Amino acid sequence: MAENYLDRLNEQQRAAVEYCDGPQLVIAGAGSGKTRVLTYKIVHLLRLGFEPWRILALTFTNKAAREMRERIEELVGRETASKLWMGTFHSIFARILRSNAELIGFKSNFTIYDSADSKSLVKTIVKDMQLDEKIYKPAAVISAISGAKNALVSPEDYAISRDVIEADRRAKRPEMYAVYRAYRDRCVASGAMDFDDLLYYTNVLLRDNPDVLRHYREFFRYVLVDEYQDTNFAQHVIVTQLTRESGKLCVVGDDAQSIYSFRGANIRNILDLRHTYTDLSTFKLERNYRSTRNIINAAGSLIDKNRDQIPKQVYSENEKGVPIEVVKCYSDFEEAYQVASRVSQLKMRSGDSAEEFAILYRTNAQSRVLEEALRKRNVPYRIYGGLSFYQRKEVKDAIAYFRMALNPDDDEALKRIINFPARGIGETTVNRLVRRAIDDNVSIWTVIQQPDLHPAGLNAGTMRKLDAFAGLIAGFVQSNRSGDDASVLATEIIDRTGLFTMLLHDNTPESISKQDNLQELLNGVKEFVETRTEEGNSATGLADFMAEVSLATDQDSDSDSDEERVTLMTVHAAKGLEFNNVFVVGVEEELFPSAMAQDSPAQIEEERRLMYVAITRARKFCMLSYAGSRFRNGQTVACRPSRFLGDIDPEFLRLSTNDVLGASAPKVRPTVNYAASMAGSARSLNSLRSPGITAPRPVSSRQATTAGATASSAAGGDYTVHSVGELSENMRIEHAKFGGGLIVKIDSSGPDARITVKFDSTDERTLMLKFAKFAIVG
DNA sequence: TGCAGCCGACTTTTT
DNA sequence: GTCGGCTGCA
Repeated sequence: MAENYLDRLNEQQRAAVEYCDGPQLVIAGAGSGKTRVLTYKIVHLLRLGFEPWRILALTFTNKAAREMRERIEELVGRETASKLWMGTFHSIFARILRSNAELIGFKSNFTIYDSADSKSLVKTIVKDMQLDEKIYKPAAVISAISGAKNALVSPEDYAISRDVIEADRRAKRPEMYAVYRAYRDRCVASGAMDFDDLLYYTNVLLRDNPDVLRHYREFFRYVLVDEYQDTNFAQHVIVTQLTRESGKLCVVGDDAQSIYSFRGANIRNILDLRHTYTDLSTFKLERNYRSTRNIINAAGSLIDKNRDQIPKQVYSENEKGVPIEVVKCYSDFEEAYQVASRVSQLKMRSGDSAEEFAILYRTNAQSRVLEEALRKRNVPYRIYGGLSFYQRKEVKDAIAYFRMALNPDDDEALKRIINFPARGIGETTVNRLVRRAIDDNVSIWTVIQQPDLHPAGLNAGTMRKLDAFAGLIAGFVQSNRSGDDASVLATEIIDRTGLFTMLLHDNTPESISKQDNLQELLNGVKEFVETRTEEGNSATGLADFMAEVSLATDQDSDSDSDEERVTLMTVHAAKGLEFNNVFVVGVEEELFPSAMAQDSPAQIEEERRLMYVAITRARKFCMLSYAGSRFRNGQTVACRPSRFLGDIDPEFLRLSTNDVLGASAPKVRPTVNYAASMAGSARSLNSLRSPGITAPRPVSSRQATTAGATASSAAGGDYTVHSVGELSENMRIEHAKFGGGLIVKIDSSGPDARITVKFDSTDERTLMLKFAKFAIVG
């Protein structure tokens, strides 16, 4: 274990790490070493003798969990770190729910519905109840149901809650309670939980089973939570349930970075802790290590305009740095050019790699013009957001079959693939099946399996087709039960369903890309099985693979692409990241702050926090740009600069402008260096004027740039299995997944020879020789 | 049943 | 502008 780890902390951080006597709230300003405190705190707890499997650390993203685990690995070794209960709220509680599923009326193989499944189910229900689909819009219904679950309100409670019913009536949605109830019933019949259910049912489990609650209260000796400002009520209650008695709780958060209230996050959860834990100790981390003084002061002056916040003074003792640049452009096109040219200019001048540049926007739709401009300047970029690998149609289809193999009651998966590839089971048939399933409160699969008990009024021909389909699925279920590993089963499924073969018929680029994606999925499954096998982990079934995948997002993909790229993402997605150079585009009224936020001060404050997050991503340089006009929803609209520009103390800004139209000066007072920045902008303005250049789009930039999940498996080729005789200690090898490393130990004593390798990228790993594929490099 | 073409919606979104 | 869903025709 790392010695003197406490010396690597400043006074405030160290105090927060060392305090383990009771409930603790750490208010951590942007860039103040929040993750550092959490990781060192966990190391400290281990040092104090806490067993790793009795420490629970909760995050919001897989990425945050992974990064924290890696940092802890470096300090205490892989072995110990792997025993920690560390992960997202959803993945940890999915795990707990699977082991207690029967207590809440589920089976342990329950499916996790993603947002698309939820939406599709809502549509089915609204249609079945013959409600107006214009009024019961999926988004509105989902947000009502989600809100109820986050508040721990069951359909039964919902139906008798006078305020809620009254609100629904006013919104002309009096049947909402019934939709919620039907939604819950369908999920139960399908053996499925949506994301909110994972938290909701955890609460139900702990509430209705005192012995289970007692068990976990005693089992988890210390609970740590990251980003507490983002917790919703359901999460807050779970955390307090687990720790109210012991008080062994450490939560870290920054109210100034709360940007997810639209999803139910509530800053009040932080303030509430004071009431729940009367002996709560509060620590503040106010020294920022990330950014220049200018950036921190500018961001501070902005966030000061919010009334609703916990008082704190974030400061930086780094160099003063350059002012934040504010750039006015005519149009979104010109803005994109400005940014692209500034990026390549600054890249040359500063010597920063492309990885150190980020372009942040409020909405995903803004990325298009930026992509085009970057492409023309040959600046390599990577877009985060958009369709993730697992959301592509062909991948979802395959995954739906995987889901059926694990849980054939999964209605949403069944509806997706019952007639894909086409097998003559049409809409009418499906509607009849669905109707019977809803009426009898069973899954569609049950209706198909037991036509005598659940007659759906189908003719003999249709029944035959259904039988054939059921036989196919039953075969997969059987293969899974008999213990086929994920790779074997996945291959069998893709094969026998003809998902791949049907794509071979045409050679359009789309079809080829689909083939690639399916292949990639299979490679991913194979890699999963191989990695686990190499490590001697026997959990290699399809269920194990799906457990990882169903809560994975594209944010998680490793970005080990060979080329360095500029990052494009929404501000939301950028939270928790940092870059030397940050460009925030579209800093305009109706966009940032969003048009949807105009009517309530609370929402404007959230938008302001969002801007605060955007600016504080920057270490050295930050530029804010806005345009006079912008192409939105198919038409050009006039734009005004954002009020947030006026919220920042002009002392920390430098205005630059291409104000050729001479219109609408920003609210910000022009200050220093006006002329100098004019000169710079005029140049790029000229390049903008060259008429009608449009570069062809590459085959699919999104696909090429987002499918990080595809990454490592392609290299394949020369990685093979080796025998003991070929190897010696200190030999250098290269592994397909872990990269270069040095063999530190060869153990051929047992039946299965193993080698221990110290990889450059990660810690030591033990691999089983008969499975591990690698190349000897010297 | 399956595809082509038209119409209309459209913030953010850790899981 | 682009995606997705619906309609209408073969």
